[in-house]
Amino acid sequence: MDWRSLIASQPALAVIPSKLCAVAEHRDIEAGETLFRLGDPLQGVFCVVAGEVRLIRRARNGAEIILQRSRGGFFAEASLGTKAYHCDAVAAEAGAVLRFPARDFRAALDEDVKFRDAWMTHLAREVRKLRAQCERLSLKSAAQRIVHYIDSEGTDGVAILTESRKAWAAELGLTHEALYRTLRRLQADGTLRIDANRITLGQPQGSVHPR
Amino acid sequence: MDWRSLIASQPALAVIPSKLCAVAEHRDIEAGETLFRLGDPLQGVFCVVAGEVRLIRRARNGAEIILQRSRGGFFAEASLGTKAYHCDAVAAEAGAVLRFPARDFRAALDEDVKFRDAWMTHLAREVRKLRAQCERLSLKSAAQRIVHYIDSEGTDGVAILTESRKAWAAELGLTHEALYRTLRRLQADGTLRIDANRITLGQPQGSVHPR
DNA sequence: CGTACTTTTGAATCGCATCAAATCTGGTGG
DNA sequence: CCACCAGATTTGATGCGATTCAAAAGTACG
Repeated sequence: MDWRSLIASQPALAVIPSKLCAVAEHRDIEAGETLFRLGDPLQGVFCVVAGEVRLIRRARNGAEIILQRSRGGFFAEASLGTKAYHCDAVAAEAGAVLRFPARDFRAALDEDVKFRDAWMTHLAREVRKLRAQCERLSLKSAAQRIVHYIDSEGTDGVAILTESRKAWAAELGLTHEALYRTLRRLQADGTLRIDANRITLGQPQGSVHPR
Repeated sequence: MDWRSLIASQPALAVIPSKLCAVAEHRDIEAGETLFRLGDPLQGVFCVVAGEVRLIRRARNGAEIILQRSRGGFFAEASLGTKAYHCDAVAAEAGAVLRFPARDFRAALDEDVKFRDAWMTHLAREVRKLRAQCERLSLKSAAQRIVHYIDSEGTDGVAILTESRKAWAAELGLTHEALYRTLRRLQADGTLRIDANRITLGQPQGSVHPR
């Protein structure tokens, strides 16, 4: 399948000027593949067309810290302001990415107002997401972080997980054991309802009657 | 004193187009004053001319979470992509801010290439700073967070604090008691040297001899 | 069908939060 | 200048909760 039609089908990517698309390098990736590493010289801005890419850092003890998960859309935005990547990029599952040379990307931003607006909006959203994560990581208990996650990442108290619990634990800054145990406890006391990857925040009890 | 000359004297603000400066609203602020609150409708982009402004959120238990500290330069950048502020802005000390209406700010970005580049760089730096903070908050021990802070915020293993320890503790996601105790322990075992607000990371022992 | 990984549970430990309280600090007003 | 106050700094004691280490069971994939 032609990847250009894939792009056109994704609203978030439709704003990419055709001129910029023309110089993009398409690349298929397999699960576990590393796109770039901390310290690598910049190769430009990336964009996930299919699959999931994660920006990660590794703590001294080897624990993996997830800085960003990207399923469709740009990542490595911070590249436009520096000389080297400041984290690793690893594919969480098989998929495909586009790479835009920084020079062409800048030129496109200069020329295309719509594209520039979309880019600004994208950056603003990224900043907000990161702030939310900082806020979440500042919470001291596992239960609070879980509820905060559903509140801010989910819709109407319902979050659909797109990652393993182990990866979720890493994103929440917890060990997977702590996450499992806390989930069970929250489900037991009625705070949460868990159906596979669908996590529902319990209704404020009493006011809502089933049926 | 004329605030326009203040701006001209700060390199980071010199890139602001004069046309945009002309429509800016200048406002003196005193310590503790709130500029806007979570949920307030957008008033535009702000810029700190003097003093320090903090973006904060409050946890349910009243604990203060510091999302960003701004001493000179723009803040509330995420505003350009949303309808309402997503956190509180409070002055940490007396100072002054400028407010740029969103419409004029966008227009300036459209017209002035230099300003746009500076803005992109600013956003990229913000993203990197937030990622660093997420990484730091993912560390599980107080000592690791402190060392990470000095590594990433300081220069050559030396960090100059511009805030109280209590505020620093909040930024590190710790209670102030934990911070005090850990600082003392790290100083005792030679990992750190502390001179008032100057915190020095201990040399990798052996290679460097004082005289 | 075996291997690698996730999910799940258990037990022990340790570090941080919490509550308390004393001291120190800078700033205000009498 | 001193009394006073609010806030930051510092130390202590205690308990909880998350980490850590361990191991079993489940699951996906070739």
